[in-house]
Amino acid sequence: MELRKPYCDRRFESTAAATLRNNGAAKGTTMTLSDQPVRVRIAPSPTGYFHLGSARTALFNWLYARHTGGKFILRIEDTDRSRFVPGSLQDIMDSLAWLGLDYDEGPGVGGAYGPYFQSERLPLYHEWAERLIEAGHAYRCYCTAERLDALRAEQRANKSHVIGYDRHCRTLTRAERAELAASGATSVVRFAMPMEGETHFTDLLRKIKPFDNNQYRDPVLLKSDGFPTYHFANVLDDHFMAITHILRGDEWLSSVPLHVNLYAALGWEVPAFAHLPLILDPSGEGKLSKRKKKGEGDEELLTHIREYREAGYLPEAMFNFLANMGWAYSPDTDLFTRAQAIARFDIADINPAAGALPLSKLQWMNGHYIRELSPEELTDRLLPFLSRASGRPEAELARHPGLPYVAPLVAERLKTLDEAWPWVDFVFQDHIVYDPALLIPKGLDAAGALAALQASRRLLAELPFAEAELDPALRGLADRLGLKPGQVFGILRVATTGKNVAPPLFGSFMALGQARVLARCAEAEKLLETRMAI
RNA sequence: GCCCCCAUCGUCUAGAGGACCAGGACACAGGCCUUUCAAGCCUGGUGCAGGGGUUCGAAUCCCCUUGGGGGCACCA
Repeated sequence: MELRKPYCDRRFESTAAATLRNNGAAKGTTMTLSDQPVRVRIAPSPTGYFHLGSARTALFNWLYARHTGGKFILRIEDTDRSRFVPGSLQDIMDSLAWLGLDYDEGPGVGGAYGPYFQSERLPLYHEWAERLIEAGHAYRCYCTAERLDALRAEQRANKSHVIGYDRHCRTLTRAERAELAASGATSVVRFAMPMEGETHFTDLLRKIKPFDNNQYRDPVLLKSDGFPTYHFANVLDDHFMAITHILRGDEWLSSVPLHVNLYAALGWEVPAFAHLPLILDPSGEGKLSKRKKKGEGDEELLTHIREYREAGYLPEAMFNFLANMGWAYSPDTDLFTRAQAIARFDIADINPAAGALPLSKLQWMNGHYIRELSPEELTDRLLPFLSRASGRPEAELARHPGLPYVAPLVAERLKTLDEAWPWVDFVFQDHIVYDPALLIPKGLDAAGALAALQASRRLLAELPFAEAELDPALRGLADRLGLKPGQVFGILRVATTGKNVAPPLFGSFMALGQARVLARCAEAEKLLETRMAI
């Protein structure tokens, strides 16, 4: 079996070995990118808040850098001035920090390969565009947007197999060029893609068939506003930033031949590619970013990291969850720490198949991580959410005597932090409002409920007000009244919390304090008396 | 339409020709526990898309079909 497969057979080859071959070590190059320390990057554009899919890509890049002891770089692709969204750069940085994905080079950190904003690298792109033009690998195109639109429309109408630019300006004569340039017509720079042959490349995760060059149309390198397109800036920057591995979304796969030919025209070595599986909408229909659809239930589907943060997801849960999509830490468990993930992560283990976002698993996982928090830690994390829900300052809530009781009361009941307030609002409210009918449990009438309430209040007034005392005392009382404990507890639950579904009763009592428990019982008695009088 | 990628329970996944009548997790169902709701514990059902090969042996390798996804911009 001497047949050499173009695909990396994982049994015999490490990722590094595959990378080596991918990068042309066979050609006898003495120093290839794969000999260099790992340098990976993410290159989000500040055109919106940091996306969940971008976060997963960032996470895999970060894991690979940390696993190999390499560098993780943040580069901002701010080449589309029309789509720039103020605040999105800050959101990208905040989201990365929140997820704990620290970068070694980039905005706010610096580094030896800067600048890390593409808008600050314009001279570089212009210089190399000129070189490509001189070498005959690129040319100026004077076609208008209108012409291009009409061209595409016509191609679609004719059911043309190839849709895109017709290379009109590629064959312009020297005189025609001079005339157009002199007329002041705006132009872009296009890459002269090979019109024949095929482009071969390898991917660390998939088996790639060669692409026919003739299905590609000469892509724009430099836009008429002087900014580079993604294709150009990305190739130049990855080269000059010494990027060794490109881990990016699968949606880029079909533009790799463009990039590979650009690298070739430039005479540069091609980094290793790993195109990551896309995260699909929870329904499995389409890329997550494409449309903002409804998620499970009637909740709106969250697509930005900041939305998950605001909804009360924990960064440790988010990290675990994201790393668990397309990659698995262990066959036996889905739960793992950052350190564990770093220790085991390998590009070759990424599952190439796109997958639907398993939101219910995220909710479970978040609940799990909430329950792992100490009561003090959970209290700290809950405070901003309680404040937001109640409209009261955090400092005021922090001073509330009931606050320390809250975390243990809700920990087992939460999937997200923002669910806490409805469970414990009664602790912070001066008055509770509820339907008096709730005070009457099954099998009892108003008079019976009133009697139980009065007896309970007398008992609660005398008892040492400690959780361990309350339970046996009230059970004894129920027994003496000929009631089930659940009946008495139910009446007291409604009287003190205003709800028939609430946290455990005696913990709630402690959160309220004896005085308020007694007062609420008395109020409930009045409600029952009123009701009976009608 | 053309090109490319992908394919294991409903969903996320383990699986590297024999250790697989396919393992874990979420979700779901039943039970236990129980003062409500949860949490926790136990049990259960459900899957290798289909068809051809290769092989003594295929979830695993090859081909075809089907299905899903992505791309085809002066957006990234």
